[in-house]
Amino acid sequence: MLDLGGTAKKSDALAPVVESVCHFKEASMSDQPVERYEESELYRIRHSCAHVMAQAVVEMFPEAKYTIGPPIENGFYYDFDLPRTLTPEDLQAIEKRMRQIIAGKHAFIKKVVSAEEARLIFKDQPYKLELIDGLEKGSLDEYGNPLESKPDISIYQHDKFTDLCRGPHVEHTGQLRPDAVKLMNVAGAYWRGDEHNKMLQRIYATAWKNKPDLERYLQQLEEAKKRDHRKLGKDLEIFFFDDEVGPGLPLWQPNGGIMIEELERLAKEVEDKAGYFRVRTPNLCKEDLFLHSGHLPYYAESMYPPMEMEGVKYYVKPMNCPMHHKIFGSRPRSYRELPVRLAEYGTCYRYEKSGELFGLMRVRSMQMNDAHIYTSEELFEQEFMGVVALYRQYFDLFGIEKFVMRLSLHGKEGLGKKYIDNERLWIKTEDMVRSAMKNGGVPFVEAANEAAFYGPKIDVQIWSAIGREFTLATNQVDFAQPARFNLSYVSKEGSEETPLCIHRAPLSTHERMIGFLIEHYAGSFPVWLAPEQVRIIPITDGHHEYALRLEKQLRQAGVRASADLGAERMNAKIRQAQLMKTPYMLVVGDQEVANEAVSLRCRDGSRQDGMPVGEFAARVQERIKSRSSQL
RNA sequence: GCCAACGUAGCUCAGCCGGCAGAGCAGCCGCUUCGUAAGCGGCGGGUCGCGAGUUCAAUUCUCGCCGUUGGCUCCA
Repeated sequence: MLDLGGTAKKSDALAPVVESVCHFKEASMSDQPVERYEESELYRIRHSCAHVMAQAVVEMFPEAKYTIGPPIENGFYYDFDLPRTLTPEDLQAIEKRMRQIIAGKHAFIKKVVSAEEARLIFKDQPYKLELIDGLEKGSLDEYGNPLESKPDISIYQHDKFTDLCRGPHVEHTGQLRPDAVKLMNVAGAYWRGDEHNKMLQRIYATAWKNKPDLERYLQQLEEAKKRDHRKLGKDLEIFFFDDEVGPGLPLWQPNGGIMIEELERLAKEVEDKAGYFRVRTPNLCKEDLFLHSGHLPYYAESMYPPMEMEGVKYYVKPMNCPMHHKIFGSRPRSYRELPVRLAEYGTCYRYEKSGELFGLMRVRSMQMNDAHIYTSEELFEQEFMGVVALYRQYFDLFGIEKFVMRLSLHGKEGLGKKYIDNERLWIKTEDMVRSAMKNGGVPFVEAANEAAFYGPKIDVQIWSAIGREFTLATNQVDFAQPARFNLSYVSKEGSEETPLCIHRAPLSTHERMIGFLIEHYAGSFPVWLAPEQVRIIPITDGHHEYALRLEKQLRQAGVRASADLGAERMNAKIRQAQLMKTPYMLVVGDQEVANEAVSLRCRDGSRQDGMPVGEFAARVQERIKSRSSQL
């Protein structure tokens, strides 16, 4: 069962993205000391701004209950329990008041207090009292996570505002720039991140050292919007959603269809060479299979409800693995044939909650670059790293550099609930993965409590244009399901052994992969992936015949080319092709017709006049064949 | 699912306090035959997301639903 659900969370200050991003090419990056965000000036600025904002809010709503307000990437937030919903006008008023407070040059004064003193100070602030309890009794931090040692209880005071806080802060508000802070939006957020708790109002803000930095950041946000796959997907006619079809159910237009075909072609080529067998399994099956696998009733919430025929319930599959297990188990297996690698671009359906949908990145219907590898323990490391090598091959091909490989581990508390209750096997397989990664020299970070329920995994985390984090690809070890399905092979010694299963999806799902690639390339796809590779632009209609001949010739050479026979002027046609980010434009007029040539314009604006048709065709074919990123 | 904002022509958007809707681009039809990012003119196109309610009158106000977006939760 591959989960590409990913984490749709903006990374917070406790896990700064920048520090943990790995680049394969810089595998030994440890010699570069990175300033910890928590110790940086920006952190102090943002933390201090949060206090100033809280003061402004409390002044506006004397009955406000304030909770926590940490710095995050690019800014900070603060959560409040307020008597009414905040409006955009409120934000303006708060921002205005913040500027006044900042201008007051109030000092931030730290004081260490006893729990009793703290309780007295915050006697009207129930959330603060809860935090104080946590600090005192349970040694919990503000998120409710255990701390290693019992911390001091400290308060920070500036102007007329006091907050429970461990700091650090700037010395006084004069060190903050009133024109470098901007309140961004209001969002709901559960107290302590628990959906059973009260929903608070969170104000997000961004804060910088100075105005140019703020402006640069806002500019970046604008740029990010331009490469947002939802916008480009519409503009480039790749996919769309339709109300009548349903949320999270993308419709692929011809351009998207081409990209899907290209990705599948790539996967097949690579997997054929790597010894995978392609299988095909149905999109739905009887309830029995998912009862057997253990996904029902536990996973039912994420599955479309069953349909019943002749008294039998059928489910649309949310994952392919149980069916692949059936194929592995369809006959006795020998150790000689291991590893068995079964691959399928399987179509799955998952009922993601409505609020969790996000363009192509989080959908309800998906096609996974799925495969299940059944292997012995001896062959595990080699096989697992073979999969990691596949990732690297793909990521090199796409030039994907910003990502993190994350070893997702079990959490002790979850054993028997979230995770298969066998700590020995957990630790064993986690060690197997860890040492495989280390032996392979692949950088990775570790994260507790992120594993699949049947085993640890390596997730590849990427970020969307607007900064949301997702699991793009995943490589999971499964020490539980093969036994559930009584899968076995006969060992050299003649004994029956249970194989390990590796679930992997290096090319993610078509949906998430293409969503990601749209943003990664900002729509300017490499030639092999570009829906339209060549646009032929005749200068006058006297050149239409030649343009059509070129079109035919190129298509027969396996190039996606089309001639633009519209009545617009050449300049307009070029503009249209540029907007569609078509890699090559061939302008043809009298000179080209006379010489059996083309005037090549690439989408980067470069030009090469008088190129013989044969030369151009050979160039495109070479780019396609090698999947080059060059034009 | 939860909190909030938004939903006007294919697209991007305008439409102050209620008086039966407008632009640019795209499309179609002409004219133009042009050398590397928008030639000119004309025409067509909207149950103002859907359903109720208030009102003499609702795109505009209220409620419900659907969808999208920003977050939260979830991601087994």
